[in-house]
Amino acid sequence: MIRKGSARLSPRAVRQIHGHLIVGGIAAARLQPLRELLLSCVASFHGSMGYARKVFDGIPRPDLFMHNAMVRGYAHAGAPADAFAVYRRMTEASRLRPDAFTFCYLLRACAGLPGSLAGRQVHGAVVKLGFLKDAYVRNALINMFAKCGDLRAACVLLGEAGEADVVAWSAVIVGHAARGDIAAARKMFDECQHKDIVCWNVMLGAYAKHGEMEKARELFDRAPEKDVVSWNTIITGYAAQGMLKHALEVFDEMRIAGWTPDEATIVSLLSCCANTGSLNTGRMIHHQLHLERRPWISIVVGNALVSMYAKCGDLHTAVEVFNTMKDTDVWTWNSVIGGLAFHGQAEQSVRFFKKMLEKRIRPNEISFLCVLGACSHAGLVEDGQNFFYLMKDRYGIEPNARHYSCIVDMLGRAGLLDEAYVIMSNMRCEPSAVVWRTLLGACRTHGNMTLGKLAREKLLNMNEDASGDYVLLSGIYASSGEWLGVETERRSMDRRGIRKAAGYAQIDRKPAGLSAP
DNA sequence: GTAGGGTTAG
Repeated sequence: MIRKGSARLSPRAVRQIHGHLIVGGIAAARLQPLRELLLSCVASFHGSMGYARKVFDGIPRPDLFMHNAMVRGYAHAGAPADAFAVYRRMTEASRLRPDAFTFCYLLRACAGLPGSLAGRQVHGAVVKLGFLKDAYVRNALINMFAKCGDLRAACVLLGEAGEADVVAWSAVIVGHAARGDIAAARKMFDECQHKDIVCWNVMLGAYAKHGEMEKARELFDRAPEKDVVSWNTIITGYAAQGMLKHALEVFDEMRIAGWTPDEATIVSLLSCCANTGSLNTGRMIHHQLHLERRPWISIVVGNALVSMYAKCGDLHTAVEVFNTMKDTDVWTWNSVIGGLAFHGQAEQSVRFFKKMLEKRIRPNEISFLCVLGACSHAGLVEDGQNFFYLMKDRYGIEPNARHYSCIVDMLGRAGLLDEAYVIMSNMRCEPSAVVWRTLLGACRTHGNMTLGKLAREKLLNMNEDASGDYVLLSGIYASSGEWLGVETERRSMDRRGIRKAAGYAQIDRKPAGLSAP
């Protein structure tokens, strides 16, 4: 729940402190430190900046430290606009002078934003207020420019740094690699004078992310020292390419060399098992977690397990793991709901979705996509319609093209063509070809020529996208009266789509080779 | 406080 390096308070303790602050009766001298503790802790919770905001807004005159905690929180939460809003408030309304910490957090918030406009503005403020001398701030600037793809600016700062340190070099190496310029990254790596383990790992990661595993392995073998991250970088590199056997070999090698795999190792391997349908290997990894006396399953590992079982079609075990998890989040629920929906257990899927709402887990657009898919497959029209409106009205989620195609498909199958058309007419954006095609197919099935003709007209007029060939085909079939042709083609598309999503063909029956622990 | 691995759902 709490990020590395932050104050270690349980969520319950936090709420208690907050309660005391609200109720009052605390001596003024103790008030400020308590507020600071609470805020710095609360702002480091995963994804709960809403709560931090409440605490922050309840503080009469927040000081520099408190503003910084908020900027840091928003930076971690990936909310640059909010981070800047706090910055503006502290400099304008509160008339506080930002310090080096402020800029480090602010620069982290805008690292990676497309273009470096926001970052350049911070750069200006850094220069104006004389913080360019600060090594942390300068490196944060270099990192920001490198992450934004402005390697020129990053290199200028690196040059100005004089005795440049390895942190700045590593940041620029990552920047080159992120733009796909592995050669430039390697050149810098070779030129770097004081390489440390992170620097080596950065270069390893550059090769691994680009699938150059031979080079990654070669560098790995030459590295003067290794840590868990080095091992994970290699394992993840293989895993990301679906090279499960290679990943497992390195995994074995790692343990033989006396290293203990961590969560990242396990999650990488499980995700590879899920993507390659290697159910038995996934089971063995799961089993080993128990053998290694790690019966506690964190939410991330739990989610990876649930997802692996669900994707491999073992819904029974997916639900079993789900039931043993202490904490669940929207990812856990979506894995189960989606897994059930796509493996023909629609009623169960809907049941889980309803349970999720009862448990006050806020569904997102993926949750609705999964459950609408379930309703569509099982013909649960009433549930489907309710969920569709719930999504818009209760949760404020604007349906996207996929949601529409689910609901139109569902109504179409049930013969409720007019209802489907009404929903399409109320779409905020133009219905996509997929949606019109779905309606067309349903019109054919239920013999609704009026709407069918309309759908055909629409399809013929939207041949500008990649589905143009197919659209034209539908049009030809439809216009020549061969309704059957439209439906046949649509069905074959559906079949291809479903096969790809379920991945049945790839699910193995034997482990891909995992040595005994 | 600056640089590295994993994040699972369609």
